[in-house]
Amino acid sequence: MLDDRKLAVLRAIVEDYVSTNEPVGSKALADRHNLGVSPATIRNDMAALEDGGYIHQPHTSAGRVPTDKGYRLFVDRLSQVKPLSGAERRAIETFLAGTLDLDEIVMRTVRLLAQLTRHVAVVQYPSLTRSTVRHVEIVPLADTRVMLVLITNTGRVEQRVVDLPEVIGDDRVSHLRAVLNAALDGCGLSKVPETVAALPERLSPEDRPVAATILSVILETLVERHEEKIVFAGAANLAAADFTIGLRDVLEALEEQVVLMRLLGETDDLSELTVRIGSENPYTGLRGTSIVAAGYGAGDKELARLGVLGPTRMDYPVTMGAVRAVARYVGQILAGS
Amino acid sequence: MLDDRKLAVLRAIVEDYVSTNEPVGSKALADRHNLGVSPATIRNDMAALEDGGYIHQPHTSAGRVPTDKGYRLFVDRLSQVKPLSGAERRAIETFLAGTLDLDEIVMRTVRLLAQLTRHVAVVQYPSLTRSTVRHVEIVPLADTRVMLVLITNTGRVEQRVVDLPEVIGDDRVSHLRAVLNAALDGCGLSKVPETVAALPERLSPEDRPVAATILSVILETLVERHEEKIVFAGAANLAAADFTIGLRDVLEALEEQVVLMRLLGETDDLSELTVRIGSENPYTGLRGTSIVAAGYGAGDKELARLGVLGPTRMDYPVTMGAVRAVARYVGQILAGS
DNA sequence: CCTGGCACTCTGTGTTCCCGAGTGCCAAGT
DNA sequence: ACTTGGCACTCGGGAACACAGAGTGCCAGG
Repeated sequence: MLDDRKLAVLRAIVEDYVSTNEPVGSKALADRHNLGVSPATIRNDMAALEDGGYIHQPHTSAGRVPTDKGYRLFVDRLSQVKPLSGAERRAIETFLAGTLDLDEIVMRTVRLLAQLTRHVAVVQYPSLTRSTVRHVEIVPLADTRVMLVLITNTGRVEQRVVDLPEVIGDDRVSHLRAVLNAALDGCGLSKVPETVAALPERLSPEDRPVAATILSVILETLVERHEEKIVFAGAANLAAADFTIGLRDVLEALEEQVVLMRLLGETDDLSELTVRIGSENPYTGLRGTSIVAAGYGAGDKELARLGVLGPTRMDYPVTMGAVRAVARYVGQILAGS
Repeated sequence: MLDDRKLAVLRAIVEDYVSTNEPVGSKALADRHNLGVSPATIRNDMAALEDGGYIHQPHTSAGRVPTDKGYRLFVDRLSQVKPLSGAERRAIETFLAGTLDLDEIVMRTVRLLAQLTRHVAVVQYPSLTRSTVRHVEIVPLADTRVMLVLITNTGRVEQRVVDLPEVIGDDRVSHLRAVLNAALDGCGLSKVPETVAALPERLSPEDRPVAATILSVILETLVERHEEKIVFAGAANLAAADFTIGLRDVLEALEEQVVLMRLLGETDDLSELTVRIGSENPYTGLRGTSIVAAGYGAGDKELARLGVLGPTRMDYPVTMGAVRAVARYVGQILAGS
């Protein structure tokens, strides 16, 4: 049904529409791309493409605009991810060079990605569940209050203030710290719950109430809270892209951590470049937007995801190239630190 | 020059314009507010107000709109900060209740403020320079790498990975930790530099290179980086407010930490409620916006500032009330934790 | 199966026109 | 001296209208 030339026409339509933001007509196509056929022939192909639901005309006697289905076909079969230019690659390196702190890496990454793609960039913090404990620290703050600091092998630091049920001396703090570290050091975070469950038996009875409180806070920290830490940047790019309507909805979605999470995360294969186009994503209000996301991580392990959100009418090859490159580079940085 | 009735007219104009978002004419004023005079009289007063630069008409034969100068007079002399309703006060309490972690407090505060005012909320992290060191922790990560964790009395935690010039054993780490804590515990952060400068003398010669590296990182962390940590929320509210033009500029400004910093911070008296109206702020691109800010802190000490940014045409009494209430309440929370 | 030609259908734009809101001024009233 | 009603004037915004141009679908011929 869709021969090569029709696909070429679709590709041409997508490319032209992305660059001009105006419905593209048969004559313009024949002029700008040398397809070797006349406008009339193109018109026939366009009619077929429209029957198939790949393109759509806003009104009679206007050009055609790709539908979500059209973009999907374009992304899957008609385009190649475009590698970055040398200058861009160098920009990435200088931008991320010399950063040791995780917060700083994430912050710079999200800004870099926003600048590079001219869209809104979204970066999820390296997931706790896939990393391991490097160190647990207990710092006394007051008689019945300590601060718990949890450091992971990805450089992530979680802190939490804990109110204890009883007064606890420095020596007991040291002891607890030693026990905790012995038990948890190097432990995969997903295995922490079972490890923790077995711990109280090794403690003296007097330590158990305090330990129970601390351990429950550790679990809480791991489970409830930090899976979902996400930052974004480049919202100003939204205003530039002529969003007809719904800018408000988009901004609202961006501030909903949960929504962002699902946008980035709902996929089986973490490592692949994922593209979600327009209505393919589950949120009304984001109907006019596409998400390009990729997993990143140190070495082979996938730690989290990052990506960009922009108008459906975006330059997919370039955007996908940028997202993939940044994901890889951040992975290298994390592996090296 | 401006008698009481003219001031009343100005107040009425501001109030009407804020609520309707349309230029307000003499007849509408006479109808909606019982000023006890006829439209014609009001017209005369309006002419006087326009001469004084307090109001302005977009074009001949349209109503009047307050100028920045007009809003200024309104805020300074014609309005009273409006206290929150009981429901709102309760909302604040439930929203912030039970938060122990500083990150969480800040995050919730900024969201609360955005929700309460329906504007963009901005919160600066408690300033390091005004707080004191509570604990310094050194955690070995690898042979020549440690993580430095700095905890302040406001619950703020700063971490930084440090590459050392030489291999360092656990015992030496412990020793350094002890020395650092002995020297810095309770030390006002503004006094850290001098304290640090005197430290190397107390160390054995072999420890000095390592200590120097660590100390320089501490200084760097304090001075360079964290004075400027700022978060914002509620950008979606910008889209709702019908910003004629420049939404892009506003979003860009919001992502510039430095700009935000200056907007919140440029004032002598930290504790007072500050209002900066339209062109009073130094950034073009923010000409159509006003900032309402207040200092907050635990007890008497001012630690940082928070506020909101919205269209010049905002309900100042209500907004000021909300900002002040939130600032006070956050102060209480911080003092209690 | 492609192509040129042709009639047709729209939208967007520019023009004109008119209504109404709102003003400024003036003369009369208190 | 201030307020008030009256009145002429101005201007923006919306409605009505026409029109050009881009683009289409279809058809008959190569």
